[in-house]
Amino acid sequence: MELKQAAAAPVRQVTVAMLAKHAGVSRVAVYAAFNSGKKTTVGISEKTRQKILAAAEELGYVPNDLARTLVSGQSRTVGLLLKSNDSLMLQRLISAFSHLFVEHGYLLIPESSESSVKREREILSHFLHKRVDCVIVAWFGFDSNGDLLEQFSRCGIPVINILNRQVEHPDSATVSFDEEQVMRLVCELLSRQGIRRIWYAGTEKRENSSSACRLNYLREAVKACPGLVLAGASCIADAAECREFAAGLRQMDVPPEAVVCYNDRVAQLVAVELRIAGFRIPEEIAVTGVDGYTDPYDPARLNTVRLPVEKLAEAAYRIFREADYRSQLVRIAPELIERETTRNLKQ
Amino acid sequence: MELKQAAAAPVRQVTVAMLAKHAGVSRVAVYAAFNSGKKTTVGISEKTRQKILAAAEELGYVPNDLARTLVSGQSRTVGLLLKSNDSLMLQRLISAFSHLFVEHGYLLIPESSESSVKREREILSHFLHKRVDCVIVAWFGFDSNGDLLEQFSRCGIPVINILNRQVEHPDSATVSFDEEQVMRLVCELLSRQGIRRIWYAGTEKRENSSSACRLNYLREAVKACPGLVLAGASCIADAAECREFAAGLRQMDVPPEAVVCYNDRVAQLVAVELRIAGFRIPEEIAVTGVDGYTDPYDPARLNTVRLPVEKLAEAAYRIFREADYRSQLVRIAPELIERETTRNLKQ
DNA sequence: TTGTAAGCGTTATCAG
DNA sequence: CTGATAACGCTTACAA
Repeated sequence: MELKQAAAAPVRQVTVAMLAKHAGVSRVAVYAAFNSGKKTTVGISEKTRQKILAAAEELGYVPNDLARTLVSGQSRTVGLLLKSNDSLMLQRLISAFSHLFVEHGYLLIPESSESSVKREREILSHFLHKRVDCVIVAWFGFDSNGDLLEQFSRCGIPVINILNRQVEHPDSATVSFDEEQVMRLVCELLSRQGIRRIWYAGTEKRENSSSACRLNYLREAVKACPGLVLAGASCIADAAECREFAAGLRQMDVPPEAVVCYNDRVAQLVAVELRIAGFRIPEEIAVTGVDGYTDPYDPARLNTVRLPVEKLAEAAYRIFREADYRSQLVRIAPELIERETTRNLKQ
Repeated sequence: MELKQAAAAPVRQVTVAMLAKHAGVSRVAVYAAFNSGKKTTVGISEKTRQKILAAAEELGYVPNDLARTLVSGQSRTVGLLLKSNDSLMLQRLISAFSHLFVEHGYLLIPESSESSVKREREILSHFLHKRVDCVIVAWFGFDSNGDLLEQFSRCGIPVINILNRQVEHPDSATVSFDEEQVMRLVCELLSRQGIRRIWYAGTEKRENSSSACRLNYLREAVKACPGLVLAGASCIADAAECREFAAGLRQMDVPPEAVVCYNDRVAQLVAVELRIAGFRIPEEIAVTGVDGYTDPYDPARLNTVRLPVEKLAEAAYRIFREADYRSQLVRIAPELIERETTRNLKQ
């Protein structure tokens, strides 16, 4: 197969030299024709420029970025490493980064480690060898692959952390959502609408899981809202458990007035199962989510707190552009979105 | 900022030359130490090899793939261009490709054009300049950006089409799902279970849209199944329309026994709204989807036809490895998945 | 305005 | 096993 590939590409690449010969000019002239804006280029007449461009068109000349990279030291490539890519929010995050970078002439290489340390290593090694201009990393396992980080800094490749709660490494900037504020916004909304007893629906109990952390933040936020009471918390791992959860609420003497969910995915399911269990939403029970990314085929128009990934991407991009890699934590403010799954009891 | 970056990287890269000097050997020896498997390398003693590797560790030497690329002509990079990346299926597709390629030492660069011809151009230009080893393209707009295709072939970069229904360009292989079989599997299942009157729930009416095509295939498949009748077809663009659709079925004298949906996303919503409208599923009405990618938080355990993206990715990868880029169409067979949203009426 | 020549870091070849 | 030397394609400083 190596042979086949070699045989299939006997057509030598069209180089500047070939183009120069074809157009009857020097290689520098070709370079100048393509980068007329730069100050480093020598001046050429518009006529020769047109002649060169025409020749390029004719020969099908395509500049080779790799050679360019070799001399400039910049690959105009940025690596993005996530733990997974299974939610609409992460998709939008990748898309936001991609737009920003492509717009500015960079190519984004998004990858997910899928929580495998081995895969994470492989991907980061690739980024390293390919001399990516910057690595953006979410929930990086510093313990296991920390040595690679050092390699990056040795190669002069900056690392930006995103989505982490705190700076985990000196000399590397972190951009994350202001998680404390998320639950504060939810509680303020519910409190404002006269709701008192609330319930938390998370996805996993494991200490330090994102779901458990939000529960802690919720507890804090409840304390700050006089009148609000956290009546209980459940863990919902799938649709069957959600059905049980709904049945459980049905049997309570005094069911909560609102279910605060870990994220929109859970909130959608909770809203559906509560409705099927016979609750009217939001009249009898309110539901809130977190993340704010919807699809027209979502059954409920959720009240939620939006985590604006575009702003996160912009903040990370700014750090990159300004090469401001000092140890710092940039917090992105979440935004309350009021739709149809809570209702003002005070009215 | 250019200045800052330049100032931030005065640490010259660790090159083979530096490493060779540090270890007291020649550059070729270093090369041999790193590629002991290749036949082109000269032989070195294990002792010197260890010495060199130790020195590499000490200096933090990282081989530069870009320089390697320049001489070998292979960037070990593959571009994947999709129209969008908003479904679980496409995510899995990307992930399947990424696994295959990363495993074999390539880096996948997935991008979505988001149906913008301009963005599609930008991304393809990037791929071209970066001298990607292969471009995999889904639903490419040959009309608008066809000229770029020619550039690819001129640079010796193969193009593989995926997900398209037919080969749209000579000399380029296409890998796609066998769409005709999808609806045939659905109809056979329903027919086997004694269902007679079915209804189609699509997403858009536009001629040639994927949704309209599946409806056509459904019509064909119905003809082939004696006893099966397509009682009607609806177009559902969002949750509100789905609610109306469910209400409509409720008011029918003889509602259909099954709703065949365009994909799983629609099927989930249809299942939810039918249940909320008071239908029992699958006792009173069956629901089927297409694609087979689920999430634990999906409310219904759908009967569906799985489109196996891993197999599609493998087929495309095989074409790449074997450099078998002749004009050909590889069809991937879909797989019926029986779960809980249809029920055997014959029992 | 054009040409010449020296790099960038790696690979490959050919003498020793 | 080592040393020297020539690519790969593009950039750029300097001289004509």
